[in-house]
Amino acid sequence: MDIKTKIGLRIKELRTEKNLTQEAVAWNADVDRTFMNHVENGKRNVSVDTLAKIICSGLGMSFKDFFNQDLFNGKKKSK
Amino acid sequence: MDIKTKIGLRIKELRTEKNLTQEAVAWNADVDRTFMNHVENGKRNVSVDTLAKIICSGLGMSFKDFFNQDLFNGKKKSK
DNA sequence: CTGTAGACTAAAGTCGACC
DNA sequence: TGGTCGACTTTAGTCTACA
Repeated sequence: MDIKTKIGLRIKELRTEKNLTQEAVAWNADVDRTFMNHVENGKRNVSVDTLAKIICSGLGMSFKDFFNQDLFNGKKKSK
Repeated sequence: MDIKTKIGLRIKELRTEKNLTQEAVAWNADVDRTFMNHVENGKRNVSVDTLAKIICSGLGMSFKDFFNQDLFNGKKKSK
């Protein structure tokens, strides 16, 4: 699976968990709403700078916690 | 500290640890040598796609392990 | 509220050269 | 080997608009 897709899934997971809209996260992260949408669907190759804004400012968490999930563990999938 | 700087430091740390040159990592990651240099010095806002190539193909490790370090733990650490 | 699309401009990423 | 400097092509990221 593509890294962009994984990041998108992770963002959506965390976002819905916090009951936030794409617009809200985009606003907090100070990025465009349409771009936020593209990133969440793995359609855009976001830069680390923008990703940091989305993760830290938008979702309120650290890079370490964001990537500390099985999704980013290497290759194989669950099990 | 800037996220780009942190990533650069982490890359240099892992690279020297494995006794690899910037050229070697750039070659394995299939990115330009000059760009590799810029990223390591936190001078360029690398995209996740390229960063994935550098981390996975270039350094041979996972995103999870790359970011699983105190540097990316959120707030400051001095002290 | 989400997903796409077109048009735009800032910057990512490549390449060759030099110190 | 590592760092910088143009010059160049591609794309990230913004904005308006519509389903």
